[in-house]
Amino acid sequence: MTRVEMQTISRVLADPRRFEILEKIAAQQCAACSELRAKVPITAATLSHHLKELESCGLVETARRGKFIDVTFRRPVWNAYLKQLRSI
Amino acid sequence: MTRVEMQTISRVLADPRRFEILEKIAAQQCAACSELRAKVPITAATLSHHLKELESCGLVETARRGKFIDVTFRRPVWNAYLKQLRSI
DNA sequence: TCATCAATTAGACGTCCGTCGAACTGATAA
DNA sequence: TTATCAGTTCGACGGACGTCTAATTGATGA
Repeated sequence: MTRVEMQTISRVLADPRRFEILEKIAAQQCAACSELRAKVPITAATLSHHLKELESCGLVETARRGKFIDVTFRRPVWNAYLKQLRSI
Repeated sequence: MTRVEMQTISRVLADPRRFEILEKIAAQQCAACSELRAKVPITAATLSHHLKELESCGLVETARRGKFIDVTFRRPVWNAYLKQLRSI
């Protein structure tokens, strides 16, 4: 994992609400946006923005299922991030 | 470690330059501000600001030695932070 | 005592970014 | 086909924050 990727992930994690969203995604194997919206009090637009950030740094991946979007946690990326942090 | 402490550390780590400063502090047991300034191209004022942030979230501690300030990495706090992250 | 040096503080500036409402896309179902 | 619903995109707003210069504090040494 490159330095820039590390920086990007750190930046993405910095927002408390986004971190909370990531926790909820990681907690279950798969989550639809609508489920997430039921758990976190934000607008659809804002959730969409956060998911995009989480996706662009590689922490989650999304797949369309009809009208819905399934979001899954990419644990290998997470582990790689933690490994780097541990080396400090 | 409370949720708020986690959030604070995450926010503090989000800035690339601040993260770099933390790395340099952790690399040696003890660092004076002047040493850090030689390694990172920033103003004294900015460095002072970053050190304050790092200190307020518990990641480093500072001690005065005459004109100088010694900064040390608080590894237990770092480990506690990593432990929490690992539990996601 | 006075000059110098390390570090802090105050204040200002510009940029980044989280947030929202509104308009839009695309898919389902009647 | 048309209405509805999930999610996205756009544009705007406001607050948070990294950075700097200039002034200040506090300690050293000549």
